[in-house]
Amino acid sequence: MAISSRFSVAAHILTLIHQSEGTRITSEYIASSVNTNPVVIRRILGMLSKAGLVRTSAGVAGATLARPLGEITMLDVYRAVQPEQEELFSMHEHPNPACPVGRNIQASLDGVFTGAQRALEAELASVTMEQVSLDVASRA
Amino acid sequence: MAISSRFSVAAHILTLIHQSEGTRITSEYIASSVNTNPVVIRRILGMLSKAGLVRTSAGVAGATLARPLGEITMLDVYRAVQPEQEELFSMHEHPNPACPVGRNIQASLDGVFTGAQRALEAELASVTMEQVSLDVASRA
DNA sequence: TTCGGCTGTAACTATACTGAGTACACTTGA
DNA sequence: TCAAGTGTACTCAGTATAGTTACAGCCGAA
Repeated sequence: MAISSRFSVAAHILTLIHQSEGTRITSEYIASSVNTNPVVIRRILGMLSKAGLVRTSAGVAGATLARPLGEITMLDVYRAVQPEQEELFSMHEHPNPACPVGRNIQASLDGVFTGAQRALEAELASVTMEQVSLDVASRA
Repeated sequence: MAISSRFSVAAHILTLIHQSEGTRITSEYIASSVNTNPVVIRRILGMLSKAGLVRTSAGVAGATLARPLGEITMLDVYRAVQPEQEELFSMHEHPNPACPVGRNIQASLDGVFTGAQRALEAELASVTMEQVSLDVASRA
C-alpha cells in the first residue's frame, strides 16, 4: 500500500494545533490551511484521536494535543493514519509450491522487506513532531 | 505510491534465471512458478532489461543475467520496476500559502520524507540478489 | 431550554493504479 | 517456411483514495 497523503495532512494538522495553542481551531479552519474538505480533516483527526495523539470532543471546536509534540514521533503519526495491517511491501500471492524457488521465495523476501521497513520506521521514529513544528516556524 | 508486487515478482524472476542457468526458460515457465500470466512476466522482464539487469531477445526463449547476481542489489531491482518519478511518500498538494504553516509545511516534511526513503533504500542496497538466491536455495 | 455551531460518520462519486487477460505483429531458429 | 516465443497495445475488474453531501448527536451560550 502506498503511503497516502493522510500522513502529510496529519503532520500539518498537528503543527497547526501546536502553533495555535489557546485558540479554538475548527476543522473548517484547518481545512482551509490544508486546502481540502473539512470532512477529510475530521476523518484524519479521528484517526489521530483513536491513536491517542489528540483529544477532541463532539460538538466542541478545537482539538488539543494529548501529549507534548516532543513526545510524538513521525512514526506515531505514520502508524496512526496507516491502516493497521497494511504492509509497505506487497508480495505476489500464490507462487507455485511445486517449484523450489516458488516454494521458498516468500520467506526469503520477507526478511529483506522487513529489514527495509524497519529502517524506514526507525528513521521516522527519530524525528519528533516538535522538530517539524519548529522547523516550519523557523521558515515563516 | 505503493511498492507493487512487481518488486517481489522481479526478485522471483532473477532467482529463477540464476538457478536455471544453462536452461532456456520461457516467460510461460516463469509464469507458472510465479503463478500469474506470461504477459505479466514479459512486462517485468522488459523493465529489468531496460534497467540493464537482464538481456532478452525477441523471439528467443530464455533471459540471461546482464551481470552477476552478486552485483545486483535489491535496490537495483526496486528501481527497475518502480516508475521513475514515483515517490514513496505523497504530499497533499496545495496547502494554503496565506497560512504560515501551509506555506512551509511541505519543505519541512520533504526533509523528513527524503531521510526516511534514503534509509529504506540504503537497506535495500545492502542486500544483493545473490544473497536472496542463495537463501532461497538453502531452504529448498 | 432553546438554538446555532461543530463534530463524527455513513454513503456516494470520480479518479487512479494494479494485476490480469486478450490480441497481434514481429523475430528467430530449426 | 513455420512453430514458438517475445514485445506491446488495449481492455477489464478490483480496490484505494480524496472529495463531497447529508445528517444525527453533542455542547455551550444566550
